[in-house]
Amino acid sequence: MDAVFKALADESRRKLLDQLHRSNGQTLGELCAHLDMTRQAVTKHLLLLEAANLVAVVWRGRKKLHYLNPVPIHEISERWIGKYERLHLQALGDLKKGLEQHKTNDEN
Amino acid sequence: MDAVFKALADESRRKLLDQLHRSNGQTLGELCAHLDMTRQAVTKHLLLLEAANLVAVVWRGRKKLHYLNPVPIHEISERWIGKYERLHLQALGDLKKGLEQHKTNDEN
DNA sequence: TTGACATGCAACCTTTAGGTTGCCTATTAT
DNA sequence: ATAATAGGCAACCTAAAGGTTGCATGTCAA
Repeated sequence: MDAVFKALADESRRKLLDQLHRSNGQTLGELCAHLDMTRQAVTKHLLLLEAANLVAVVWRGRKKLHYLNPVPIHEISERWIGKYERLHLQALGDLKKGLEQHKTNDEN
Repeated sequence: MDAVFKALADESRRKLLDQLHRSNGQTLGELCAHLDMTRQAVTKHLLLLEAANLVAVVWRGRKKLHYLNPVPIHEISERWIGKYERLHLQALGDLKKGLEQHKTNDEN
């Protein structure tokens, strides 16, 4: 899971994921077009995304096609974010409860 | 939002958040007890978490109390993860549809 | 079959991240 | 008043991250 968090920490890599979200199965060259850095730099970012299992690769001749894998993001959301999400909702609930108490009981 | 992703990228910082999730409002010293590094290192991590607005701080005398703020995590979940979550559900849906077609139409 | 295209590999550089050590300051308790 | 406690500040170190350049390789198209 650490690899996924690390992979998501970089703006360029998030842009790559967004790019694949817009149009899945793009080649390295196509993905490069949207980032202001050399092809080799993009390659490195994509290798990290592959290592985190966020991107899967299929070779077709000399072309390397990249596909988004949403599963790791889903897992993070389930096992990690969900916990804090519940806390957030609870905080909102407490706030609401507090406000309602205010309505019926002004000395608080 | 970048600051939040970066803050979450480090295992020690995630542990700090988990620690606060277990027991909110801990002092620096208390938080240090759970990590195998110097107080100063922990301070740096906490400063990053504060910068990302994931942790809020209240001074009480010489004690620095740390409180978890789940809002940024919620925002990430809403504006970023949700998008890929939907993709994931859609993929599952497509898979399910495919299986059902298999049941009724075996030549696929 | 040869040139252009798509990508890989490896060495290198610079900045940042994570951590340590040493010392200083402010608050609390005796 | 003073000693112990809780924490801040700043310099420093090392490793890793992000990026570049140069050259090599495999595939396609004329």
